[in-house]
Amino acid sequence: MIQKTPTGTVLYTIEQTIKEYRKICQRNIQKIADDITVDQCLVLIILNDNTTISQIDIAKLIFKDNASVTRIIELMVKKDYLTRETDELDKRKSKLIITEKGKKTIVLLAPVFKLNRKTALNGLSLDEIELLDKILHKIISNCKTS
Amino acid sequence: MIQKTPTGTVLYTIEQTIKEYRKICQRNIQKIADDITVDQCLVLIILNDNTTISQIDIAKLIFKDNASVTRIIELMVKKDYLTRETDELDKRKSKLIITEKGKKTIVLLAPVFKLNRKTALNGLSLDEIELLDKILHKIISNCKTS
DNA sequence: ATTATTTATTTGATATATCAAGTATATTTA
DNA sequence: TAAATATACTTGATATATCAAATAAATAAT
Repeated sequence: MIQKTPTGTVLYTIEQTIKEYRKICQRNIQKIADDITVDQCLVLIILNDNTTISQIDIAKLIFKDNASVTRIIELMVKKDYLTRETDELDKRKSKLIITEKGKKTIVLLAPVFKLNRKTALNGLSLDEIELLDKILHKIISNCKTS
Repeated sequence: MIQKTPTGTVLYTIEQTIKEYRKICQRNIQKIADDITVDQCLVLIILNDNTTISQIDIAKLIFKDNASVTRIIELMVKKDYLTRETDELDKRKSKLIITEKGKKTIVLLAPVFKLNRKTALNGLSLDEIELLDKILHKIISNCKTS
């Protein structure tokens, strides 16, 4: 199954790629805040841009299960990056509010995320990146409609 | 840089792609054996092709941590896909032997893996797949040397 | 208004990811 | 050959992934 041709291996290369990328992300993030993970950072940035977003929509944005998002947020509350209140308009929902610590962290994180992307995509042309994106979306659509 | 999602660039699309692919893999595998995971299947197939491989080398092949491999194998022994013996030539190592149940499963799995790949890569030309592979390896190398 | 259904989130169980520290054996060095 | 180092693997702690089942609140149907 692990063959030499890209046809047999490219899907594993995709997995390898994202793992290597997450490694440099985590490394660079830890220089700034050593009690936060890549996924927690993503949630923080999403909440910063969408203050009223629901957990379900967060899950969709970062391709995670609702259960995972619940637990990620739980830890972020514990670490004082977020506070959580019941939404009075719809009591099933939570209002997630970024704390001062969270806000400070976001300011520090922005350049790190930019650098991570720049590092990973270094030497690739815009055309190549667009093509990569196109091919990946084709694979996603193949999997979803199967 | 392509902003498909608030957080996102093509690097998140890579993550999404592998998640969708793993989903169809798991779905198709479960039709055949409902007590085995995608990762356990990979280990099984690797052991089938390399009967004397060490856990460390398995880890390298599937881009996993040694600790993860230890636990994956533990579960496979528990489920009677493998047996484990101490290697008498080097007592630090384990000899991993595929059981009858494991062998039967491999036979059933081979066409499933083929189908999974075919489904995911459907409609992509060989050129596109080779280009995808090339770009991904460039990203991996960017991350590793950073 | 009561019941049925849907929606948002949580919880439990199990698997994997990652790092660091630990154990046992093997190999190298002094 | 004893001590130092390296190797193969395990274990512990914490985070995330996934599915299924459970809550609880909102909405739709009767």
